[in-house]
Amino acid sequence: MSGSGAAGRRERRDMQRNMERVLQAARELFAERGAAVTVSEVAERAGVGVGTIYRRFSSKEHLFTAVRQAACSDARLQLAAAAATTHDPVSRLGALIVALYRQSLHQAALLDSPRSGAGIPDDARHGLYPALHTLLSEAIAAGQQLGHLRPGDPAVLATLTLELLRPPAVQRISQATGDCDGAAEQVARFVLDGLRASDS
Amino acid sequence: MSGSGAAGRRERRDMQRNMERVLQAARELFAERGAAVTVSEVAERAGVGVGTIYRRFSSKEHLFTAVRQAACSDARLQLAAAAATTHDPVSRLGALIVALYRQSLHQAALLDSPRSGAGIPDDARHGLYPALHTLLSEAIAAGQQLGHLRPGDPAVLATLTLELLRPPAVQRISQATGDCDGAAEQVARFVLDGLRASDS
Amino acid sequence: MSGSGAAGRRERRDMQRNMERVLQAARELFAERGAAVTVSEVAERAGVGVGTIYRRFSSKEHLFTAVRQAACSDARLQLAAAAATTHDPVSRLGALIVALYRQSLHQAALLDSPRSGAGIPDDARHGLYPALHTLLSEAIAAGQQLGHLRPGDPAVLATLTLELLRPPAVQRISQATGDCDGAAEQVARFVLDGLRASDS
Amino acid sequence: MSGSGAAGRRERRDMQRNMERVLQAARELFAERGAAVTVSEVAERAGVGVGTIYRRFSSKEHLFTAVRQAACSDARLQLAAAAATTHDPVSRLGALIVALYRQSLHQAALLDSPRSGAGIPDDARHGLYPALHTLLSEAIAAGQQLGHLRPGDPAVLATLTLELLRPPAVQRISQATGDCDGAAEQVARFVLDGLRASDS
DNA sequence: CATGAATGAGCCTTCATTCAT
DNA sequence: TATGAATGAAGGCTCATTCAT
Repeated sequence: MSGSGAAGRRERRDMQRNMERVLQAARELFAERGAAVTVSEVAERAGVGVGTIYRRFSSKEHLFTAVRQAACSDARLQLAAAAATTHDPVSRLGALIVALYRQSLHQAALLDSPRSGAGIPDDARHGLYPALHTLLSEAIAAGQQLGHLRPGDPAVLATLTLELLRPPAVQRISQATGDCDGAAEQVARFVLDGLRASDS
Repeated sequence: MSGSGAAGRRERRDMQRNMERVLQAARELFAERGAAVTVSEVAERAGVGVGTIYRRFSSKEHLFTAVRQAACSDARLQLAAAAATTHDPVSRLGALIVALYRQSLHQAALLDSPRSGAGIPDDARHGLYPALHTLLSEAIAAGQQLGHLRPGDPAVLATLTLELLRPPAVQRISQATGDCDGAAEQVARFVLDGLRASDS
Repeated sequence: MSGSGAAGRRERRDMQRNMERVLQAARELFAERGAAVTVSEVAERAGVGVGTIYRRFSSKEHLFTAVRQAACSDARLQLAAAAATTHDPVSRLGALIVALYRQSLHQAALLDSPRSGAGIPDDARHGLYPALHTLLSEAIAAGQQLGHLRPGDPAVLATLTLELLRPPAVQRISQATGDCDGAAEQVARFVLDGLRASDS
Repeated sequence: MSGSGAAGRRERRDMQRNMERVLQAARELFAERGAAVTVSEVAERAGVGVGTIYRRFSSKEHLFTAVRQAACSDARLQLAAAAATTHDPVSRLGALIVALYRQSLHQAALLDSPRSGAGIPDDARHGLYPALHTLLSEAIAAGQQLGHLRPGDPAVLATLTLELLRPPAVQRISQATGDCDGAAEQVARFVLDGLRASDS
């Protein structure tokens, strides 16, 4: 009875470690083979039983939601860093795009949707998508007010921008280019030029 | 040993109609819920038995491949018409983009891939994708040679352009705007401005 | 109205020919691949539609029953010829065995049962089996009464004899030997020696 | 990450019991209705779900292969015992035949083949058949060298002998006789007399 | 709590049988 | 009457989820 506090803490730490391994395994498998992975595979790669997964995640879908959210957390840090580099809206926009591009390259789950059933408004891109959309919209609106960016609904322009940063697109570009940094900059330039004010 | 000519012709016409209904049903369901649809669902919506589907398509995957190809056929016609409107490379590019946008809006399968396993480069977008990519690349290269479009690998720029024309993106934009034509033009302008030569 | 008699006769002859082709096709396929053949395959090889088969045979099982019976008809002719060669019971038994062996070699369906569910008394060996069993039993009983064959229930001894004449057994023997006639005689001698009276 | 040792052992014992029940159910159904039994039926009779069967046997065919092999294991023990009773080749042959007869009566799968496609020579009778054939061939050859058995290819004679010991034959005999032991001896005598040297 | 064996609904596919032509 | 397209029940197999240990 006396050592229960320490044991409890110990167990909680084990649990914590287990969950990290589960998430890591799920992330890897998800990136490798998409939604086709089975819960058993995740459990095996994580070195736990399936029951352990179901203890924390009430369903397979919840597990994958958690994977997406974890990817988002990582991305947020990168974005915050990128946003801090400058206060000029257009430069900041470029930095954000480059940062997102890089994240996207390594996080297949990043902007993927649970069941991307076409037509579904897809705020289901748990967490990050809406946040990113807002972030980009605001940056675009700011650039527009300074006259540096073309007019047009910032929401739509942000949507277009995000499309170019989805992992499949990013991977396609990077593979064609073979130069990750160059590709990131090329995408950023394409977007920024598309957004810049013009009399066209 | 062979039925009468008239009966044979009639039967063949019925068969034809059935297959169109199957493809239409598959197209709709595919658009609604992605590759998760079951063969039974397609059969039910088409008003036929599963056996009828399996008579023409040796597997579920063959059915979906056919759906993609049918979408491609429709799209090709639209594209040919759009390409014929002008010889100016940039104008033609704009027309292609608008035409693709409209097709994409109604053909969820248009640019979808057979098994979009994340990480797979996915030029497997059977049939249309490579053709579109070539088409856009050539139009972009032509515009570049005239000095009307920015320099840069035409292939990469075509890839970026196609990303903006995937059905999910298109649907998202159209829903946000509520104005299909306006949305199509906005996307076209975004792309063209992104492509236009600049000293940035 | 006037030519109907001739037309009817002609149709009946076509029908007859069709049925023969169906039976022939079924016999071949049955011999080649056992009960795994589908009705469609039989129809295709026979050059008719499945409906034509179902017009004459109310089910797949009935078709195969007919195949067995046709095989039996052929066999009966051979057996009658063999039985006519001699009146000595033992010689006649030998002739019957050799004749059956040869038939069996070419009629995979000959002694096969529809569903040989072990434990089922299997009078289902439509037609031929019971007849053969009676024939052999009588020949054995006759030999016993002359003191040329060992005592013992003729029915059991006939059963044992028939086991050695099933197509799989016959094929195995013939393949090992490579000499059909020699094999037939070897089997006949084995059986006859097993049946001959002895003081063992 | 691993359950307690005791629990693990207990679980493994349950698993073991389950598999025995599955094999027993499969054996019974196989004997009753041949290869036509479904996996669901086996599962139901065993009192388990189909998944439990598929956990151990990767396909229906693997299950039936296991049934055959289990039957073989049982049979081998009986045969070893029978072979040990005497060194006289002919007596030993008789003992083997009687032992096989008894086994065969209760193991419908004993000499059955995986896919008995008519015409297939079917030495594919996994495991036991070749072993039995060798065993009998050797016993026959030994008897021949002592002059106690007729001349002739021992392999062919062994084949004939095995034909008489197939479960359907055995069951037919036993049912007709109603006396298992008597029937076994009658078969053994038939075979031995057929094999004994003679000047016929 | 962790484990992983067990479950069983549901999927894809085949094929005997029917029936409109 | 012959045809063969259509039907749909049923089978093999998978895998998300549960639960006894």
